[in-house]
Amino acid sequence: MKPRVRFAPSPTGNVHIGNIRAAIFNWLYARHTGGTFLLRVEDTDLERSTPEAIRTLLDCMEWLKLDYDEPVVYQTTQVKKHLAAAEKLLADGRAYKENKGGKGDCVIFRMPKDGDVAYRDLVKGEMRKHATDTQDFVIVRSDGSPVFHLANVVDDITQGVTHVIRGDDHVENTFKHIELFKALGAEPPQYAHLPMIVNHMGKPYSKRDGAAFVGEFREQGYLPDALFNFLVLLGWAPGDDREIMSREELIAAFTLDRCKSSAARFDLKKLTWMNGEYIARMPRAAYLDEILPRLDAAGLPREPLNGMAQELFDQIQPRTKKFSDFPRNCVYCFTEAYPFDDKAVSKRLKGDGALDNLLAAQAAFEQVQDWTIDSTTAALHALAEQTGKNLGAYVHPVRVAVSGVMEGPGLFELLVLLGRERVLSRMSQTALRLQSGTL
RNA sequence: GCGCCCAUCGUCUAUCGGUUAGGACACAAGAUUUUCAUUCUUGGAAGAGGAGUUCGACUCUCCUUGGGCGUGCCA
Repeated sequence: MKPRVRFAPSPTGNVHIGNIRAAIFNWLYARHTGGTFLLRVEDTDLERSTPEAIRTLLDCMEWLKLDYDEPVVYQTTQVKKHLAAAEKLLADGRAYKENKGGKGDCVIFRMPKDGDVAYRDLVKGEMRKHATDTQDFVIVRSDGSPVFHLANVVDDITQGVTHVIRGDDHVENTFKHIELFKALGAEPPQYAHLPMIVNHMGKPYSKRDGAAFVGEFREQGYLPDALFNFLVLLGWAPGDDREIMSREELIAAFTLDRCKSSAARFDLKKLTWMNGEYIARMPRAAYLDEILPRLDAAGLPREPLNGMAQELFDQIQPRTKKFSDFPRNCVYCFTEAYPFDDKAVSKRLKGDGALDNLLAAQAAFEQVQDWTIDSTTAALHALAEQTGKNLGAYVHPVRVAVSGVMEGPGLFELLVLLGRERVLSRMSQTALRLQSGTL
């Protein structure tokens, strides 16, 4: 029998990375085994499960390309089944009513009073609990609404779920759920409990941590494939040294028995590195799809000042770690009103002799008519040789003068990208501002 | 308090009794007679502690310590 797995989030308006990681593992398991991946929206909290919250959830699934194989099931449509199950348990004597705290009758499920409750967790191994360490629990509230445990189990039964892959925080519930399955005359599914993802401090995520929601990564310019790849590697590894892996490779390699059972910290720096790798490998057209709207949003033209878009992006694309770096990392190619980085100015333009060096470089460049990488390189080298200074004495002030920053493409590539006239005018503008103290 | 789970470099991880404990991120140094966000090289960096089993333990068992989860009307 082919596995049937599900992702069963309750929509709250944000999708947490721990949650989506569970979705990813379910999805990978289904795709690896040729099984079925289901999406069940546990929308019984009417306060939070707004249409927008559900929209956010579905968007998120789509963004990460987590496609599901059957129509979405909304838990609110299943309430009758939940209550019918409760009636059956009541009739079978597996549940009883009680009026606790005068709130009216609620339905309580009877846990076994002797023996063990045990199961074999696909990632954690043998799990066992003495019946005496378990307690009866509420399955229908006094207001008549089914509690999570009941709804969850009944839905899994009706959807024919064979494997429950979810977060570690559910291990305790599993003992309850297994008994519920059995009491309802159903075979309990296989369970696989994934380790938690914790914040950079190694602590559980709290509201204050931020940057823990999928939407935030999307906004910051992380690619879905990179986030997907990164998240898979939290609590799972292929066993060889591969890290950057395509969907196909991940699907082929993914097995539950290679999941770890200890919590993993979320390392943003590694995600950012991985994102940069993905960006560098993107087809140019896809890169432009990300980049152009950001130019629009920044009020910049889509075409660089001096044309040569191709050459510019050849330089910029491999240096983009996340799209929110753009266009900040190359504004100077799109507007004359490029900002000067304070540190760059003080370090490269206000140092000893920096202004003189800048002027000397300008004079040298003015002699260059055929403006190429080779000719500008030769000109600056000749100047350095003539004055006996390090090439860097000229390179650094020139770079900051024409771009405002200390990083970017190789200087001579940059000069050609900007064009002769623009370079010369920026150099003299910058020199003037330095002389007049307005920089 | 009680129950369950977890424990390898700073971080993510490999190792399924015998390895100089490997890789990646990050960091540091160097190279690319110019930047670094590219590329390359090099470096530092780990089995929480204690018993036991064994010829031999990161690996198996137990204890301690530390952390996490749960503990009748959240999911």
